[in-house]
Amino acid sequence: MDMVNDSEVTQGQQTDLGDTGQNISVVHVAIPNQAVQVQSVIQPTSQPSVIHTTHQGNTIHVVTEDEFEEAEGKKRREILNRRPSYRKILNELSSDTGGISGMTKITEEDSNSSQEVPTHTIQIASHGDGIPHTGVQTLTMSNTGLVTSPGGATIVQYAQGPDGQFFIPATNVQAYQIATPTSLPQGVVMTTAMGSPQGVGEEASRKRELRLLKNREAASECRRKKKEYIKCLENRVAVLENQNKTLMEELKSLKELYCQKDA
DNA sequence: TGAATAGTACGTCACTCGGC
DNA sequence: GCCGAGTGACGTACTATTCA
Repeated sequence: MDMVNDSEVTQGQQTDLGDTGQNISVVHVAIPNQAVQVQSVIQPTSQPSVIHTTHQGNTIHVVTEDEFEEAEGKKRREILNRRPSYRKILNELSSDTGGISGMTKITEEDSNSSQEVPTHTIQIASHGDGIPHTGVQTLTMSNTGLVTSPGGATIVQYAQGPDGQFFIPATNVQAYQIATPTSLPQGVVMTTAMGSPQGVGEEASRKRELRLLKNREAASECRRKKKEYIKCLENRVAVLENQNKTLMEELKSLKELYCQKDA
């Protein structure tokens, strides 16, 4: 493995890799927020074999295609082993935080998210006791489901469920209809002609089509949940930032009060 | 204005996990 | 152990944006 200082490698630049004898042109080197390891694509100008690089610290490591594939495979497997489903993560977060505002519970009924969710006008206080404190900024959840700051700026959109849990209203979530196909897609044949080699082949291809169709729908649903999950995280960030701001202001006002008493 | 690039959506494959 | 659901990774197509 050869090492090239990253300051020498920039987009579109021709770089001689020294003892490899290869002259490469770097197509794209992406280093988002100084991430520990970054993949880039390099097109060799003299040899047809593909070369990859990884970024570590101040150096870019140049590896062969095989080395790269091996490392990537390991990485993928590690990620797969570690990461639970979005549903699991989100439900755990919801229970951990005792129904913290901004988190959406993913339930089996999610696909039917067009149900009406009751909304209320409430005030979010900094103490969680439901009582707005003097000098403390409050956030108002209007019956339109919009949480706004005193300045009137919309922060995030919510609705509150019957159990007190805050939900993102269905209208805020991309609608998804589970397709229960009344007719099969092109190429899917429902008849079976078992017993002949041709029939076995047709049965196999029918099963494959069915599997692909189900997987297609599953993938679509999975993407929808992923989007919802990301939206929830973003909402949570917004809520926590506002809570933080509120607490800071409360601290400030208490300090001032304390100083006045002292004087 | 056309090429390059970025962003997004979708289909498929490979794999894990949980229920039976 | 098998099977179905869920999901990450990857490739592809399409659209929007940027730039020379």
